[in-house]
Amino acid sequence: MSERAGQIVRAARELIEQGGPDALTMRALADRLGIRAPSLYKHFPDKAAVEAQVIGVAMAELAEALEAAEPIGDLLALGAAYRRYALACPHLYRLMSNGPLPRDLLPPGVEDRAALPLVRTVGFDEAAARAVWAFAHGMVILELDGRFPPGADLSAAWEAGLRAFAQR
Amino acid sequence: MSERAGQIVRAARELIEQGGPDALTMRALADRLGIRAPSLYKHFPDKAAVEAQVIGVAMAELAEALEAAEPIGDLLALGAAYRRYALACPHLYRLMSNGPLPRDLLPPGVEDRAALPLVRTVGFDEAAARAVWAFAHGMVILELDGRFPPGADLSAAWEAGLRAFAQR
DNA sequence: TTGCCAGGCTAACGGCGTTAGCCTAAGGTG
DNA sequence: CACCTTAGGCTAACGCCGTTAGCCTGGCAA
Repeated sequence: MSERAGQIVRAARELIEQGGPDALTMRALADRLGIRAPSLYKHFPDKAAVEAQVIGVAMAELAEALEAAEPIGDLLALGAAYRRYALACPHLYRLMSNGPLPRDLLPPGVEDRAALPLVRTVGFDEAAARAVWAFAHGMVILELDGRFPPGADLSAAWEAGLRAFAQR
Repeated sequence: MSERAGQIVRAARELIEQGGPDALTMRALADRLGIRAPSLYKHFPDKAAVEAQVIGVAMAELAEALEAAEPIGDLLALGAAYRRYALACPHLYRLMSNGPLPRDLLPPGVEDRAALPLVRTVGFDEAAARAVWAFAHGMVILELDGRFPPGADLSAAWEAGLRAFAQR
């Protein structure tokens, strides 16, 4: 990826982080770089390709955050790290987790890397790993979308969920 | 709501069910009714209001499906009913669960009604209810978006999750 | 010196939600 | 019966979107 392409991806990330996924517009993106929208197509085939790069960056960051969770093997700590990343970068998290994943446009392996800390923590039980992942994603996305009642004690829900999984 | 408004909502629902949320376009919707797009604004203030009505219908249907789950009080049966509805009406489910809920445009009480079967099943433990809801939503949306590896045994993941919750 | 080409540009297309403003037919009222 | 209101259509248009076609220019390589 060229130097210019990297600048474009960085600018796209900033747009998304500041204004949500809808704020990423080819024209707005070009504006931020001081060029015109059609020039972007010299570097990326379409908007989806730019988004995919941002998603790749976000997934790598999430993987890093999960790998750093302490103590290793602690499901509650892992859940807390997951939630912390999502709340720190809500728009990025939404972009990354909304709709089908453009797997063919992503750096290979980044998906597995993000999954590994959890898979290891549940003792390589695939069904359990998927269940915990679904729980964590559900908690985070419902929180980000404001679908829990205002004032709901989400820490209690996290704990109830993760304790139930850890117990087994 | 007038007769015509009802027809509009029904047509909107069909568009979404057939082509996904993006297929709901004011022009496409008007086409299906044999009128022009601007005429729709005689019946609804904007597109979001039409969508909100469709969401209201979908939520009522989901509530009905959950209330009908047998035997009452069985968390696995409730989960199965939830998943069955989502897979039967994937586009509707996505519309209903994606992004913030336009609560002020929804029929009052429909949200609580959809939640009640689960709340009752977990013995009115709010934290547990939210955790199970997050798990179920996560499982469904990840399945609909094709984010699990192809060939993953999702029934096993459902069972692992719901058993963990039921145990407590 | 000449030619190539990366990387800008303008103009434009079709689709989107939405608004302004017009028209017509039905129905209630004097 | 004549009149006025209004519900519910219509066309034209605006500003946004992603995207394409085609042009131009500056720097680098042969």
